[in-house]
Amino acid sequence: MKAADKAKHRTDMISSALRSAILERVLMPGMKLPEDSLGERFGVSRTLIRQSLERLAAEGLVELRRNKGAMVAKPSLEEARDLFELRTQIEDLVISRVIKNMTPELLAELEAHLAKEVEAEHASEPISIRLATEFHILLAKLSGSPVLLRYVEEIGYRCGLTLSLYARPHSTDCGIQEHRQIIEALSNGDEEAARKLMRHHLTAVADRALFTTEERGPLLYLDALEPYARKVRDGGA
Amino acid sequence: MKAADKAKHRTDMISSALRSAILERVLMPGMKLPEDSLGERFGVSRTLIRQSLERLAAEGLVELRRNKGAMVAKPSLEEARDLFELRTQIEDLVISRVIKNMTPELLAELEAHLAKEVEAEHASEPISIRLATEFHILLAKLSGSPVLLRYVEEIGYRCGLTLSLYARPHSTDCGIQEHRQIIEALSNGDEEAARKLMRHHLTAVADRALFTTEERGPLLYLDALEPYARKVRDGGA
DNA sequence: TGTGGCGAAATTGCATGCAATCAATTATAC
DNA sequence: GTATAATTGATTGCATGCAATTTCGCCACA
Repeated sequence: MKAADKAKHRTDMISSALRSAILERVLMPGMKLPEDSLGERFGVSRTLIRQSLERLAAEGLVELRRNKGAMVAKPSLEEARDLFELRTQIEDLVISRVIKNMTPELLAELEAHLAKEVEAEHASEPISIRLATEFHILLAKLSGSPVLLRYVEEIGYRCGLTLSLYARPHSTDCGIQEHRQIIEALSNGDEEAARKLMRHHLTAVADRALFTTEERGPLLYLDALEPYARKVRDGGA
Repeated sequence: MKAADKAKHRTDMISSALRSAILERVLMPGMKLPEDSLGERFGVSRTLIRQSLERLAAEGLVELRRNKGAMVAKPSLEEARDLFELRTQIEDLVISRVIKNMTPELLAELEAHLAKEVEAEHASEPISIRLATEFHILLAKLSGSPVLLRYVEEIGYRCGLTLSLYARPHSTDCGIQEHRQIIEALSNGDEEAARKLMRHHLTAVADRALFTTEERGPLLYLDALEPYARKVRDGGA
């Protein structure tokens, strides 16, 4: 790997690793993210860590407080609801675009992702949340619009974080079935149905998840980040 | 001003200054933004410049290319259209929220902003574009939702950039009248009408502006940034 | 027991410097 | 004159170090 590619890879990889760790609840909402410690973990200087944290802050996954450092964002319940509502509006557009672009190959991609979701169904909930989020991101990719992809990705990950924080156990269980129905409507070229199903799906996810204001889980140690950081240090992923 | 407040102010101020300069076409799409030069202009080291550029890149106003530096973003026509379409979806939500929150004081704020737009109508087009964008940002503020504000702001500024790039002369002329109509519907508490007017307004702005693929204007020198940079160096706002 | 003050340690903000990379210019060959 | 290679200057990537700020632990006092 050329030095340039390696170094570009590192910053992106650190951001991506942290994003996954946040989505998978290894880094919990409210948890402090000290630059020095992260730098040591990933085997880089604080410069790259600060850059990665800046990016994640721009995405709403991390909060930066002057002189107090970075911590994993803790969205309020209102914020969570607004994010889902906003997402519902955006996914309308995505569906319209995907229907226009639909080919058997694209359909196969969606089916393959759904199979991954089914396979992970009984594994662990954070992984399920991440895969469910990635279903939507795949849809946005298939829309062919970089703009839609950017916002679906960002808002999708932020919704994922709120689910991490607020979701009741098993509140994501029916998501796979709903994804399947959406795929079916897409394959039938039925835009109206697909849009309705998507709207219903997102509303249902939010309704199932956001009834509680109780925050969940203890604050874990940065040690749990080790597998993610090792991948980056090894140049993998 | 305490040292902490001053330093925080600086990074935010640099970002804000650059954003305004981009929106007002002082910094044109495609223009290179060398870190050293900007640092000298603003009287800070490259560290703060890099941070500001990272933020503006996250907002889509600046493109960062590895080893090639930063330049003002040059959105494609497709991207421009997608942004306006996305914005239309989001502003629907904003209108619903603002109607719920509406008070005489909020209405007065909107009217005051409209008066500013009227006053600037024959001044210069870039200022008009900026004020028109800020009308929408004010609406989003009045929605009371930080989430909606964040995305209206970002997408609004990005739409402003595309107008800078693609808009035909006078293509923003009818915008003030349309803003006035929206304010009227809001003051009447007529959500349906307000939403329709907003949709129509944004579609009309895009239609008026985006018919041409011809890019406009010469690349200007960084010297034009001086008034913006001076404000930051002087600690003003 | 609870509160406040102080000093030390930890962390953050950000300037600086060096190596790597790119862009522009000059030299050389055909 | 054109194309290619070499050189030079400009810029970027990013580590490091220092000053400023925050946090933590300890002690004294009511």
